[in-house]
Amino acid sequence: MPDPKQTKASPIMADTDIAIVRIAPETSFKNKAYEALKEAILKMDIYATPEPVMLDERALSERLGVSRTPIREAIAMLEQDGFVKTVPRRGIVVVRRSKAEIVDMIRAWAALESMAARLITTTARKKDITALRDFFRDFGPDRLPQDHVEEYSKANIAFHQALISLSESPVLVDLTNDLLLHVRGYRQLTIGRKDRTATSLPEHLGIIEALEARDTELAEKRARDHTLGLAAYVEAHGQELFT
Amino acid sequence: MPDPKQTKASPIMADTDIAIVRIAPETSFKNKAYEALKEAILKMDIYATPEPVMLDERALSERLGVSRTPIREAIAMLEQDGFVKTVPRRGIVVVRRSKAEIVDMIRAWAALESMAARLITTTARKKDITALRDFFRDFGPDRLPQDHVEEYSKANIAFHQALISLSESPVLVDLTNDLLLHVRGYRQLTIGRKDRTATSLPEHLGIIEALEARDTELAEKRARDHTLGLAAYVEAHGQELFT
DNA sequence: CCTAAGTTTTTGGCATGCCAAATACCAGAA
DNA sequence: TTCTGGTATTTGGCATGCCAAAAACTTAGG
Repeated sequence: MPDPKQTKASPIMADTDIAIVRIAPETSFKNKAYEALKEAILKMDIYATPEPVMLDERALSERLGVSRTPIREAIAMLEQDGFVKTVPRRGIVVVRRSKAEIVDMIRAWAALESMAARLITTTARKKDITALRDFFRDFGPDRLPQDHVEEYSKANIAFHQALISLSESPVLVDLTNDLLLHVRGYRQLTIGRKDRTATSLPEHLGIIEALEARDTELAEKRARDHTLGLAAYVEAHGQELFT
Repeated sequence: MPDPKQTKASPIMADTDIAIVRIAPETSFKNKAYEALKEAILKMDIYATPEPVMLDERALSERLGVSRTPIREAIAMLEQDGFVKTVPRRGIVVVRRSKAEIVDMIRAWAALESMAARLITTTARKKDITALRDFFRDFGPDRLPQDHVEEYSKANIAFHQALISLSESPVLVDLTNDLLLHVRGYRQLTIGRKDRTATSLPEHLGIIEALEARDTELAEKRARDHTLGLAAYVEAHGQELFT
């Protein structure tokens, strides 16, 4: 790469150095802590206990074997993500979302996914679209999703992520992934709920068909309505999920 | 609420303390630094110079009169936002977006705004919708937007933000604001461009009409197409904006 | 037993200082 | 002048330690 700041003359050497990007940046403790804490937060069931979950800088630094500094930086990052909220002289609380917030996030997700569907109809390759069916290969009239909720739930999420990826839009991918991480706290109980599972599969197949048909408007509509359906479902049946 | 951890007895005091939230958290240096740096970054014209813009921790800490610690935490936050990228032993660079990235962001924006329009048709009050016209009160056949690009550009942005706010969806509001901050780097040259300004006003009015008519599908479509139009415009005429 | 004043402990915020890697700089050799 | 080797400097990463506010705990008084 033509570096404008090369000290003096530029040796020949041509483009011999291409592809020699830059060796492993060996992620810093800050980033390691960020990843570790993020995973820990996502793994814990925040909505299980009535009391707010708290984190302690010192305890974490000892637990992870690093000083408080990188921990604090990681916490600052997580706060930007909306996963935690640090209250001055009280502590760091893991944020709990209300039902209304979850519904709101799912609506935004619907918006992004419908745009992804729209884009896919004009740019994706047919084989990639068809490949989306593979996520549901193991399900059918003889093996109903509602009888394997856990498994279907995984396939479900994988399908949605693959779908959005087909849009080849990094922004859509990133934004939906972020939203999914937040919504996921309501796991099992929502996305993979039996009564909703029944209607889910046909809707997914409907989306795929519209994509294959390159019907932009229809694909967009089906993708949107499908996810908005989830939002409506959570809004209606979300009582059992306190907060 | 039956709090199991109340030290001893709980005084009467009933609900006298409602609405007495918690006095000013006196924002920390970390947050002050975050705000200050964010504003500074947004204010500078990142796309003006060929060389990447760099930030220096120590210089900033001296400039802002605080130690490096809160500065570093602020930088970590800005990195999460995607405004800067710190490279291990080289420095902190202000991220420059490519045209493709900007276009991608505008598409996501279109998705979110069209969802906002959809929600508005079912929940917003008529008077609030009609009030959207006020942003363009100063423009008309006798005072064309293209003759007052700067002013119209401001009204434009204010309109879009007000529109999204009407959806009463915090998530949509936050996400679009974030996107707008990034896209804005391409200011003047894009959003307020003369040739696009001409078609912008009628489209805006069209959106408002659809909202007033409570035509969900039409409002959604118009909002989407309007912003997608901007994306297409930037994609086609974005050459002059280097990177 | 209950209240309330006083004391200790906890907790996030921040300043400092050192380290290693990467760079910039400089002098000496060809 | 042009390399080359070595040295000083710059820069982000991190560990430590102190501070003040707030909570938790203790104890004297009624």
